[in-house]
Amino acid sequence: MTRDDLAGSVVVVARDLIGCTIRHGDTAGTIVETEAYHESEPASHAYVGRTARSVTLFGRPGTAYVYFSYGMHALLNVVCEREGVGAAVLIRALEPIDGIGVMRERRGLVRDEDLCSGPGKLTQALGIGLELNKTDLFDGPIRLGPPAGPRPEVLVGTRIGITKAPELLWRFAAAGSRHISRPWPPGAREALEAA
DNA sequence: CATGGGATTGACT
DNA sequence: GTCAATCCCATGC
Repeated sequence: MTRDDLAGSVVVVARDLIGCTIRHGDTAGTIVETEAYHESEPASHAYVGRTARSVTLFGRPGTAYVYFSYGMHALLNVVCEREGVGAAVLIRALEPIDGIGVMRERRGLVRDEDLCSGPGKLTQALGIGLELNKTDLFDGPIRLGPPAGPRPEVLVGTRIGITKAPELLWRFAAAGSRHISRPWPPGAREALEAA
């Protein structure tokens, strides 16, 4: 997963990020769930154009967009598409790889499948806060890495927790993972490619 | 300057 | 299943 890869279509990138890794300090995990957001649809923060918050989304692909949600959670996104286009992939869940002990301390939990099974949970587990907004994912404190093993089969479904453009099939997850944020809804389609 | 919504989570019925 | 916590940010007056 190179910076050039991230410059492509945000929906394709969201699917291709499944299986890649995120590392911060001694903690790391495999991406098992993502969602795509693009300036052309109203659920995206970039839909309203460039504002103090959304300006990050229009920046260089491979930049981290970290924003504050519901007064208590930092959510991590990977900025995608070419510079000037507002688009990003929300990282919704990880399967823990390294630093599980630290994650348990930060989360106050024991079960591995609860440590990073949500966009707010994984930032807490990895110690990712708003101060990391606009940092570079190839040359910064948070590192995006290539898949460690073979690509998993990828499921496709509709995005979670939004009220606008709910029909888009822009949510992706590793098939069979026990570390995703919410059970896959009945009737969701299954992606054919694993590549 | 005041207001209201939100890409969530955890606790509770 | 429902709901409150909590605060940044976008919008409107």
